[in-house]
Amino acid sequence: MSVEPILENLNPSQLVAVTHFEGPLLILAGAGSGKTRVITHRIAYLMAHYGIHASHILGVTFTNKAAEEMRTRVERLVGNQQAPLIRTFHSTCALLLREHIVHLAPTYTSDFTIRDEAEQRALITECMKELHLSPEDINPSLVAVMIDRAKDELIGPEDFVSRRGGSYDPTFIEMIDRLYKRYQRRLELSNAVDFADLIRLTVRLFQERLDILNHYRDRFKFLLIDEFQDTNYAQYIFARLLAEKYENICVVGDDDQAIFSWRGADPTHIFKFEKDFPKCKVVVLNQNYRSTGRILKAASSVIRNNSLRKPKDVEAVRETGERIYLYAARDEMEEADYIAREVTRLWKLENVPLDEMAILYRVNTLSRVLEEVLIRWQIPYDVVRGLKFYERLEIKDLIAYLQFLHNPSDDLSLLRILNKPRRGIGDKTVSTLQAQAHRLSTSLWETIQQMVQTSTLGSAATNRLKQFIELMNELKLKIATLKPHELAGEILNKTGYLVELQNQGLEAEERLGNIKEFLGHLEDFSARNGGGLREFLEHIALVSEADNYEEIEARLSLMTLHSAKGLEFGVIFLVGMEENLLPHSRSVREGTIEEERRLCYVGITRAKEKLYVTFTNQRSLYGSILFNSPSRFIWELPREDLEVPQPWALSRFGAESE
DNA sequence: GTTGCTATAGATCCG
DNA sequence: CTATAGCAAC
Repeated sequence: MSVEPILENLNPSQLVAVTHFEGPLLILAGAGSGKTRVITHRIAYLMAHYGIHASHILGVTFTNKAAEEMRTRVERLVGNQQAPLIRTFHSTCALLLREHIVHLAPTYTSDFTIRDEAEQRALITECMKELHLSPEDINPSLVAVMIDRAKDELIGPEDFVSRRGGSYDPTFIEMIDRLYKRYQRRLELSNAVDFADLIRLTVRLFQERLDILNHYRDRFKFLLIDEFQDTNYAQYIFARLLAEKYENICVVGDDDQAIFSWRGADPTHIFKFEKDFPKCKVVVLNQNYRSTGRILKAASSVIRNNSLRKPKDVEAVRETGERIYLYAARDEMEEADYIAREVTRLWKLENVPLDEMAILYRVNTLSRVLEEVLIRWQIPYDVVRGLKFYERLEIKDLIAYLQFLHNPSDDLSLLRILNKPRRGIGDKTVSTLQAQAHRLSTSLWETIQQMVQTSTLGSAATNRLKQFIELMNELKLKIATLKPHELAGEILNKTGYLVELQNQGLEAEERLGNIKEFLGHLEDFSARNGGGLREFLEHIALVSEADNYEEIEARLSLMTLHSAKGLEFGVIFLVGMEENLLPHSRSVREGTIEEERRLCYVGITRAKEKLYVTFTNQRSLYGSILFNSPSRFIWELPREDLEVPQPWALSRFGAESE
């Protein structure tokens, strides 16, 4: 592979970052400054020029989308050679834990289950019940947040009180402490981890097993970490531990794009990095190649209002460009119509490809109306939404079956399928079983088998459970011989799940369709990745279905501001620019407006050529009608660069419109 | 003991 | 508008 194309068209700072060899490197990269380009070219250059083998390089990102993007771009650069590992923090940690988790607790095996947010919530609620705490005593989501934040800061259940006491009410701390301990124990017993555990346990593994840590230090001699401003403490320590031997760590970040503090991220890690790695070289990328001058100016004039930021100037390289369109709609239907009209005009008359346009919003629910209208206008679109498909009930049921068959200690999945379809195993039986399992500190599955043998339950319940056990054993035998999608088919037939669904008629149609689609995905997945059940289960736990979407035709993208990070489009529509939406009402309450402003900044800077900002006078949301004022961020846009198609419409919004 | 219905509270962003 | 809790009927 020749090195010339790798160094072509790089500006001096980019060149420094790409060609830097050993030692720590901090890249402060403003929006649109060619950050991904620098990382990918740097990886290629390490391989081509310095002869570093791909297996010694690890690239870490935050979202699967970013990882995928980076991987394809690296592959394009290095040609047929093996590409290095480029993954999210979570999937990297999952990979390491699959190998070594047995060292952390006796109940863990490499088949551990990854609990998603909903499952975490369910488990917490259960723990609360066991401790006789009602949601009025303490809000389950607050419990989840407290536990997550603790884990993000590497505070385990043992040292929760010592580390968190003092700053909160003692009775509150005591409550969370008991819940945390119980919750963690339940996870361990069911051979499961939650998202925060993926990071925390990997760090613990590194700390407890120097031999393993050293193995990976030698394996990943070169580390590259993207979006460093979004790392939480655990992730920071993970990176630092891995890098401490060779210090070949390159981190890239921009404090103006820190939008994950609600996930425990601490943007000051960028600055802490300089202290922890004093030899570190700093490269600033502040030339924006992406957006037109006006778009960039708008972005700057918004972000300037944040007080907690390192002042910086991003310089426009491109031409001034068009004005920013500001559209005041009557309601969300009119807003959607306006966008659909503009999209159609640009697409049909100006030949802008649909995949060069995106609609961005703060909350997922806003996509609904937009979708309806886009369908009416016959505009092909693609909603980039987390795990929506896998969140459907019927899909979750089927996954629970697979999950349980794969990891029989997985109590939560077992609980979900035990009486689905209805087999006459009701709440009473289940709670007896759970109580017993808890007494014996074993999994639910083992408890059931024991209790059936000893006939401690009534004869009716015992018989039903016996049948269930037989059915599950029968299915388990097939794991080895059947392909995942065939196994899923067996489950649907043998359990009577399909039959029950068919008898429901009505909206079961859609559910059947979803199941069929799911089976298709499953088949695709194992064909493509040669993956078995385990690989698939991990895939759905960590990767959203949208990620491996094969682009058949160009489509308009719809996504949240959060998932738009790291992407760029020729035309951006920022919708729902209203108080209580952006900034979100909750952030107004909690005083985290600056993060909302960064979110707005991220949205604006996604646009290359055209930016549309829209808001409405009234909007129906969650079943009621809201009258929100235009977002405060609108008044921070430079007035002279705005184009208002219907100036009269602004009068609806009173004084601020001047 | 289990199932199906009605009432009620809560509704952000991601892996 | 939708997941969950509580209650009345098989």
